Amino acid sequence: MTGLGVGNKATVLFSPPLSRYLSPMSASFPPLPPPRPADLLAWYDLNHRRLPWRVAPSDRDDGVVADPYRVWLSEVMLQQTTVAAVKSYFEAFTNRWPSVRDLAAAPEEEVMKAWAGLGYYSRARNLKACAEAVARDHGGRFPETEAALVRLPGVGPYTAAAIAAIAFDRPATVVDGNVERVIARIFAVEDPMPTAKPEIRRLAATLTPEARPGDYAQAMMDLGATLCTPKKPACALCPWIASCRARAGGAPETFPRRSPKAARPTRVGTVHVAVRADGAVLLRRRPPKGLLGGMSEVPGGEWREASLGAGAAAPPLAGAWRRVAGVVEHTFTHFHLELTVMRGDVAHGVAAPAGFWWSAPSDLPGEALPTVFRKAIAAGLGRVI
DNA sequence: GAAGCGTGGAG
DNA sequence: TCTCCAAGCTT
Repeated sequence: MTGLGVGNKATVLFSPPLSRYLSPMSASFPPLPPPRPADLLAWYDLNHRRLPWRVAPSDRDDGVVADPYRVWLSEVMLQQTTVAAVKSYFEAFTNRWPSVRDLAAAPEEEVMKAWAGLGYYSRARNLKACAEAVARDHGGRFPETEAALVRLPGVGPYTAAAIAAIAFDRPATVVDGNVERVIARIFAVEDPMPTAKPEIRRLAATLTPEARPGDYAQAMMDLGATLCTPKKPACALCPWIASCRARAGGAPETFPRRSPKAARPTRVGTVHVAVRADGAVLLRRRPPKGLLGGMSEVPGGEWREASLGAGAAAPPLAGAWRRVAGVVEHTFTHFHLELTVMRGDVAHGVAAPAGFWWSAPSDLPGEALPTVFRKAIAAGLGRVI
């Protein structure tokens, strides 16, 4: 071993990635040793998380290999979603549909119901479409290259790289929010997000190893999730602390830099919770695309800017309608919503209008209802569903 | 390239 | 309470 010992300042001995530490932009920082993938992998071997979809290094010693279906399913579920939220859904999906062919053969409505509550519902539609594409176009086996994977519905650059690396152990560079944070800190990237994305990707690619790329990808994400966290990073435990320029600068938690976010507007609307004498609730299907696309809902009017006030919405059935006290609040990614809930009690035997159906109390929990409508129904019924 | 698209948990 | 956000993709 030659070269990178403490106090060795002979730049001619440094490997290529270190050159960026000596570039003009880094002049204000002391030279730091480059981050070594092997150090991260050694940390991962001892400190990795045990996750339902993960094949740990020790599992592999026992002959367990990654199942591309489970890798893909977990990666799609984890898009913009926490590990804690995904676990029970992953178990439910893999129990009910153990293979991609099983999922391909499932009715889309059943997939939407099983996905209800997890959010970003276009993922569920794309999940189904992707399973069908794999079954139909690839003989039921996932393609192994990023280029082929990224052509599948709902599989973008991140997910394609993750499947290639984790399921097929190909040296793909996986860049998610965790990796962006780790890289932005290690290299002290000053450009704000999202401007810095291309630079971060380029830097991340310089580190991707040929050895154990799947474990390396998961190690990067575990590092970001458990130590290199958005707030109060646990730098003292980090295998790359000696290489981290953000740490050297004294404020690692301020990376990646971000531009101020726009304020979230408030919208208002009215929903009608029609309750039949037996407790059934009147539902309908939302349009296939757009907000909460393809999911079920209670009928209601348009959601408009709060300054315009809630527009008048026609009840789905004639009868006695009373306003429920208070409003139901729900915050989406890009706006806050306040719903006025109207309740109407309907006699037995009243038929559902065209396009609607009555959902019995025992069926409500299993309906493809987004959380906002579960809240509204709960307010209308005076009990959770 | 920017905007649209959910949710529940952490701090 | 409120802000932020967690393994992004699509259009």
